[in-house]
Amino acid sequence: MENKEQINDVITRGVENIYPSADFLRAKLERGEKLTIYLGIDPTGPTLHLGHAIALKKLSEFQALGCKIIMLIGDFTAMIGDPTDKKATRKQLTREEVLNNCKLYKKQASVFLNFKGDNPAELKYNSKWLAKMNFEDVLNLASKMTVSQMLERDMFENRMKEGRPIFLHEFMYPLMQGYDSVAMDVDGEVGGNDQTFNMLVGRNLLKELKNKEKFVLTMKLLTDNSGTKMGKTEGNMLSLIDDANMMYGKVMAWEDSLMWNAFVLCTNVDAEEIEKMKAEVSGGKNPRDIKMRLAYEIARIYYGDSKAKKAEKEFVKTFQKKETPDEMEEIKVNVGDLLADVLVVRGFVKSKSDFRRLVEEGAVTIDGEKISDFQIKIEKTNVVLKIGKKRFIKLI
RNA sequence: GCGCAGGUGGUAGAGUGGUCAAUUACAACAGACUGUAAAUCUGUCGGCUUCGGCCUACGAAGGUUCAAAUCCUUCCCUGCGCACCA
Repeated sequence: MENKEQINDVITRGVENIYPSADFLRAKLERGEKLTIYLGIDPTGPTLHLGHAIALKKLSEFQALGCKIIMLIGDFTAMIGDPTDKKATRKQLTREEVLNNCKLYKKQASVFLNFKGDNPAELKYNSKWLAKMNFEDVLNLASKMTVSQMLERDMFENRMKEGRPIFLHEFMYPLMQGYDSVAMDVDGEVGGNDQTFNMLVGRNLLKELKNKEKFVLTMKLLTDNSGTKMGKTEGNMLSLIDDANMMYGKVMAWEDSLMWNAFVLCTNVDAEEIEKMKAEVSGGKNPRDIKMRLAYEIARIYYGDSKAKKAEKEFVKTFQKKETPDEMEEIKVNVGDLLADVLVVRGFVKSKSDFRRLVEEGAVTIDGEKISDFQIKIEKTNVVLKIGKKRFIKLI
């Protein structure tokens, strides 16, 4: 009985859509089938972010139901890179970098997934099968999809309309990702709503090649109520290696409208309680206080109760009472060094010009004293440098 | 292969010989106001600078000119149309 509730929660909370249907998946889970489910991650950087966390959290719920979980690293795709992806201008990663990233991923993911015990989550790499494919294999795969099926994807459709280029190899990415499902012979896949197309390609391929009905569960993305604006969130995207204070602060900087989705997607607070809080806010309660709860709940998942509470205190102290925080980054400096140089080298500011502008705008203080000379030299150590509202640096 | 239209800063998109480090919008950053929210207002938004300037940048390489994002040549790339269609 309780199990049914648990299952219901798994297939509804934060879920955008389930293919072929929610009932299809429900029935399987209720029968107690040990499903194999995976999440694909592209190892483009050393950290996972909140978007990954949302999916990982869902996977952990499946793991708790006894499902077999695979975290798939798209090392093959990452190493090939995507030359048309100008935005990312991501450099091609070497084998070592990818492997190193993956190690870090496992650590970060283990907040949610259990990689040990009798039902351990498994880490796999798609280069294992994709790197081996020859042209014939690829053609065979490509023959399973038509061009118009590919063009259904919004991104392609839009570019087509706007007369912007679509390169042939771009059609291969969904195929490659789709083939992962086939190679691992999975029962289902979990991913963000933005990955729907790729995941469905995998579903088609699995049906074609193995006559298997793979389910696809898409998670809601963290957006505001209108569902459109991710806006500022990008910059405030939590990285899973942010420290507790940073996480707490970033959440507080989110738009209020993000809050409710965030509670559902990123915390364990149950639905009833969320509703209660919503009612409080419409009853006139300051949304800030609810957001503080959110920030606390999120920090708690990664750092535990006491550190989350500490982050909260730190936040109140620093930003509500405008005092200097207890902990901040410390950098070693020498008296007489040009402050601007030190900051550029350490990456706190982009360039000397950048620093000059900040000084001119009155954004830089040392021990609370606004400085006006951007060519200031370091006069003494053990002082607190503040740039803008959030950058605190201790010079030692 | 031929023809036409294009390639500009993080993005979109002006500019077609000097007044262009490049209008404008968005994003970003900072200041004011706040709840490190939103909205609003103001400022900044290539690098270096002895604050006089200097250097690097408008697809790439050459050239014309006192002077080029802007003109010419070649090349590369994109879209569209025509041709090709085994």
